[in-house]
Amino acid sequence: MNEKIIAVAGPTASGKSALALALAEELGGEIVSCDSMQIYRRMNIGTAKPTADELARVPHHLIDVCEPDEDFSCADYVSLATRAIEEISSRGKLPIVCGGTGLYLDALLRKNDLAPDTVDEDLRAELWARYEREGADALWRELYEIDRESAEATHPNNVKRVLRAIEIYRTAGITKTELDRRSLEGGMRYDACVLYLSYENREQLYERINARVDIMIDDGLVEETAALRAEGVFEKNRTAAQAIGYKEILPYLDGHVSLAEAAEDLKTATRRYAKRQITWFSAKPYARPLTVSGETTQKNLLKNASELFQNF
RNA sequence: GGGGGAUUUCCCGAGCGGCCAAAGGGGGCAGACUGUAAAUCUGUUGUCACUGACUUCGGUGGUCCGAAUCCACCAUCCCCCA
Repeated sequence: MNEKIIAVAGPTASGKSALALALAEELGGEIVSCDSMQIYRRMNIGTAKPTADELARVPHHLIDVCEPDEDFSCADYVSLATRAIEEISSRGKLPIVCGGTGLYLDALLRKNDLAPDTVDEDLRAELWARYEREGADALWRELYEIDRESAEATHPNNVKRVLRAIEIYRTAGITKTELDRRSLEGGMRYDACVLYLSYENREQLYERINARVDIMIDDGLVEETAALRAEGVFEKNRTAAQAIGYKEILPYLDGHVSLAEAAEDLKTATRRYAKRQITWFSAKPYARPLTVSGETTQKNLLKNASELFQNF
């Protein structure tokens, strides 16, 4: 039997962290973060990282595991997270995966250890140069030649995805379609009870987002952004530089917009991100919704979650 | 007080007599996504009984077969002269 774990997913600002914390305290668990940005050190306020206080209450894993200028991939995440989960289980504790990075969660949950290493930075650069020279359609046509099925499933304009599919074929020697098919056969890695926070009323979530952004700014998001910029984090164009929260503050630091405008932009970007997460999680067959309505209290959310887990 | 410019669909902004329900961008809504993912991309966005009809381009009234586009007056805003 696979290890039993619980996962708390959902859009940003939905209350995942608080719920995971409460579950950890109730069930004797430890938290394994599943967040592509909280892995970076010194990116605290903008990523809504758990506070020192919260970190002290329950052990957290996969937070602050690398420097903002380091590359960190989904593969890295899976290897660190699987190790952390194994270690937590071995101590008789319940691993509680918590976070909103859908791709990471998907990769973690799905067992495909046999997947070959298919990342090739040089090849990416080469294909990207080709795209800039010949255009998106040329790249797409190449994919169509080698893997018709994935080409048809990917819009030609989605250059990153088209490029990735070609990369898989060139490095692994099998098509993306084939690789995906095999990974599906691998089944699930854990006996995971995956819950995702689903807001009955979208406005309610959006209000939480707006409020959280205001708090971030009060807490010093501007200063944090300035400090990260001084480090050169945003020039490197790595994953960390893509984080919502900083790229909206930068124009303010440069005097292009007022702080109020920057805050508005940040709220908008966060809401849009939340929508993408909602779309992602609601399409995942393994994720079961944990409904939040206007009347839901922290207490009965915890009760519902642990009931779902007990009956799992 | 005199002269000039502006007013477009949720926002910004094109349009300057028919091909305009009106480019483009933003936002909204919906969706895709298997090792770059807080990324990337797609569709849609006046109303309806929707291969057509109806109501829109500050307001009112004109000109014209036909107006967001031309004219007159009114309203609001901006600039220049006084």
